[in-house]
Amino acid sequence: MAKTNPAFMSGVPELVVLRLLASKEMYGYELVAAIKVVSAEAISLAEGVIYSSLHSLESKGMLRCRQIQSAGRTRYYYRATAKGKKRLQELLNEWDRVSGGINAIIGDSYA
Amino acid sequence: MAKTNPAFMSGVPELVVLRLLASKEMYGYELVAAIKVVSAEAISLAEGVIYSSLHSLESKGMLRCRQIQSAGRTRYYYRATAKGKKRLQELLNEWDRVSGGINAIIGDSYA
DNA sequence: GAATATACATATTAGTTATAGGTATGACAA
DNA sequence: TTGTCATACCTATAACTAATATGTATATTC
Repeated sequence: MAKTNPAFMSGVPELVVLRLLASKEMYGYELVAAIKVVSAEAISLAEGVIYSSLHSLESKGMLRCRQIQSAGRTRYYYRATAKGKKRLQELLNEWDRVSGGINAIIGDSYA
Repeated sequence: MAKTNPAFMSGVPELVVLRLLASKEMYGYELVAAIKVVSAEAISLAEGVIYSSLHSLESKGMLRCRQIQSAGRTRYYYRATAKGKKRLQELLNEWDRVSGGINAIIGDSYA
């Protein structure tokens, strides 16, 4: 059976996670808040989405994780690996291409 | 059971279809080609996606359809209704909001 | 008369993401 | 000291969209 391609606008949570973790090491809970803040509330991804995404990306070698104890509490800090940054670049290219296409359609009166 | 919200970047095919049919009456096959052309091949939605979308939007009163005979062949021309245009406006707002949020994250070094 | 382009249709599959749970600690207030 | 709230993590399931496969039929072109 031929494998179905992902929906053409999906993968955005992956893009967002990789983008932020390429710049700054963060732990999950912090990342959830950062997405809201940086996007000015435009994007809100629940913890469930982010934690699954982090585990999945780590298992694919896109992220590396280290445990840090802080005030008796354990935090798992993630950052993008070289592989993750390469994947990020692909996703950024995809985003440019597709969002450009959508903007072209939106802008075009086709009159 | 609580209804799940659609994925935050979904609804783009709907946006594209409504946008084009708000400007110009078209039949399905023509629409499929128009999407490719106007987006410079960045977006390619298969016939299956477009025809289902057309039927679904029509059933919701977002599109109106009329049958036209052309060279012994039947074509179903669609255009956006007032309701469809209202929905389009919502989707355009959503697109601006969400794509803006993504661009903010992409652009922000968070350094 | 065979192949290709046009034109429409829909059921199924696949994949992502949303949601709904769950555990556990620290801080602060009543 | 008890209760509540914020922090911090985790996972299984549900829901939804869109991709794919597949089908019909006519017109055109070679």
